[in-house]
Amino acid sequence: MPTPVLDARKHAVLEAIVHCYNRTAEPVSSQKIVRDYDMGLSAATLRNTMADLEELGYLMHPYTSAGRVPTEQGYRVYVDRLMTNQKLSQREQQFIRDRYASSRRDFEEIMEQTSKILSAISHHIGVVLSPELHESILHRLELISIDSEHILAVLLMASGAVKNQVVSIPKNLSDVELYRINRILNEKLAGLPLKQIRQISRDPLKLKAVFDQHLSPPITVVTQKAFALEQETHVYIDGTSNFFSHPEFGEVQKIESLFRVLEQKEQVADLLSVRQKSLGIQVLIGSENGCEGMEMCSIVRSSYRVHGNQFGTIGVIGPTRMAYPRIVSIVKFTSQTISELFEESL
Amino acid sequence: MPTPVLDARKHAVLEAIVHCYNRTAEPVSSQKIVRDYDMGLSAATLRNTMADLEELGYLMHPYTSAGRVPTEQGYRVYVDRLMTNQKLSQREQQFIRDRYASSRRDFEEIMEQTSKILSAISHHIGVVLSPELHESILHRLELISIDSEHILAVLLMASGAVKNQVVSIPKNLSDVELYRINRILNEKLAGLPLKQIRQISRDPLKLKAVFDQHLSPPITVVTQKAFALEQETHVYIDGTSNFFSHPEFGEVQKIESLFRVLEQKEQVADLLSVRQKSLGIQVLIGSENGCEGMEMCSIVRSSYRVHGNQFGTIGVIGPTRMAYPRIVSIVKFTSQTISELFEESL
DNA sequence: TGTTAGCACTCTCAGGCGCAGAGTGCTAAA
DNA sequence: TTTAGCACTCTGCGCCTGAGAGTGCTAACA
Repeated sequence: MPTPVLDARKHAVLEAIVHCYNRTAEPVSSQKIVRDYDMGLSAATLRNTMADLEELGYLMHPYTSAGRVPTEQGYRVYVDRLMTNQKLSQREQQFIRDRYASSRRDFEEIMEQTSKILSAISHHIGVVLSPELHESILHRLELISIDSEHILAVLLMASGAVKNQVVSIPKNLSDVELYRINRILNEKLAGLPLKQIRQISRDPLKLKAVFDQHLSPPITVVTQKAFALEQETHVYIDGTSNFFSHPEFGEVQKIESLFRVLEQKEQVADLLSVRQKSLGIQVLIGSENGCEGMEMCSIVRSSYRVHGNQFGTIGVIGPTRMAYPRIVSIVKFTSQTISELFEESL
Repeated sequence: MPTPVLDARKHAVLEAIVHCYNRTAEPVSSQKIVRDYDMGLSAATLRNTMADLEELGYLMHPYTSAGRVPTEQGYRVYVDRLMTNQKLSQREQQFIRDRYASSRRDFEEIMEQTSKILSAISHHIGVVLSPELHESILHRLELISIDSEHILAVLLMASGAVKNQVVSIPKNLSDVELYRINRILNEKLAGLPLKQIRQISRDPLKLKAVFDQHLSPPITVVTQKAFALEQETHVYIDGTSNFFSHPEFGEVQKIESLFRVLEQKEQVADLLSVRQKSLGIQVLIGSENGCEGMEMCSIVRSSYRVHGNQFGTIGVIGPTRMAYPRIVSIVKFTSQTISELFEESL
């Protein structure tokens, strides 16, 4: 259904109510708008407009004689059409850059730091999804002997990520042989995306085609096991306790349902993962996220580019009543900064 | 001060009250004890005994005419002298073993799994501190070239732990040279505890003594940087949302202060870390943990042995009103199991 | 026709009151 | 030493009430 077009006054009133409600967390009365926003209208007129907006589904009444509160639909209109894109202040931009600068340049550290930055600056929950390794390109593979039955495969990805995988080998491989296998694997597989390497490892024909006369049982085993990482994406969460300061989460059950979701990392990963991979911002308002227990939360998310075709996601989870322009600008700037950070390090 | 010795009746009454309060979370009345525990005494007599126990500081009154609640001191006596050591049921022992068996045998996985097991079986918060690497013995070091300015140092510890460290090298090292350094470092440093390696790396005289004529600027740099890991111990926490089901945490502020502590991993690490390294159980009751915001929580902790002189800690954090015998048996069995697990894998 | 002032109406919220219930402490008897 | 009985105390709940906030409606006004 096409959203009806609102006239200028309705726009202005809706915007004022969203703005006011975001600040106070209390239903907004017509009086309040007259006092705080210079609209040149009386309370009575505002009440008429507010009644119209309510009929359109953009506002609601907690009870007969309370002020108005924006509905999810109201927030939707606000986010899509009303709010003005705000730029992060120089001070805040600098804050983010400083935080990155002071951290080690190692992959995990950047991920962790990002979730901390997001939560610190937004005062909400900061979430970071590490990129799916599937698309990631293997820079180099190193095999290290642990004992007679195990070797450690160290996967150096082009993005700078490092993954360790213990591989149990059936036959006792000599150091010389291991070194030889290592060399062949690098020769044949380095530079390929993990996705492709996995396809190769699963298909005997492809294995034969790639390794040719070098193909041997140990190579098959190592190729199959070294690249089969269990935990594909890691979830970094910070700032959960920020939720306690929001008055709408004053009752335990409301915060409980949220925390039960946050404890399940897979669920958070689903919540954040973006379908189309672009640097564009996405805003999910309230129950739009489709997650039970998170009806009162909104999510602002964006993907970031790590390397080539490889994307991760960052996001902020806050109450539906959040300062959208500000949070959007934070997520946008951070995803850009982190993308640049990975660009540099290549 | 020596704790006064309690006669048999006082013991029995205190134990009954602790037991009853742990089940109901409500002040225990004399009536309740008459009904639920067959002590062969009337309510009036129990009231006298309870008044005595209160005077001794083991019980308290929320208000004049409510039932009794154990004080921290009361719990202390209960834990130290009254409670009978309970053994984990066969079914629960099997549950724990199964969970370990189904997980990969990799170090991180074991740590993570342990915190999950602890919380799942205790219904409280499970915490695991990875062992301090300081005491850990270097099994092998592998240097991998990333680009002209960086190498990756892979530290294989004797415990099975693997640590990666990116080292920036000032001079462009050839592959041959890197290989040579790698060989020398392994020759000289493998088998030594990290602690000792760090002492060597900081002291030019010791460096000279160890490496002799092989000592070169690149070796000094790599030795200094590769072993200077930032994050010594990792903290694994699971089951935080279990706290929502406890009636004493029905108000947000109480749960808030707890969660604010839990978000600070360093603080949790301090809370858990055990001074004397032994497999003995330690119980901290209520404010004994000395942590602001955790006055209503008790901690049951124990260290586990990973390898040689190297210890980590596991623990359960729950409300002061927890089933101590059960939790103690859980922590005890888990720490033994995890120690055996590492024993085997060597 | 759109805007505004006025007013009656509605609903919340905080405080006060009273009452039932639970549990104690004390006293006196067994 | 134990127990029965009883007065006393404190909580928790429901109820009521009054103040306050905010609306919707109506009638007057530009």
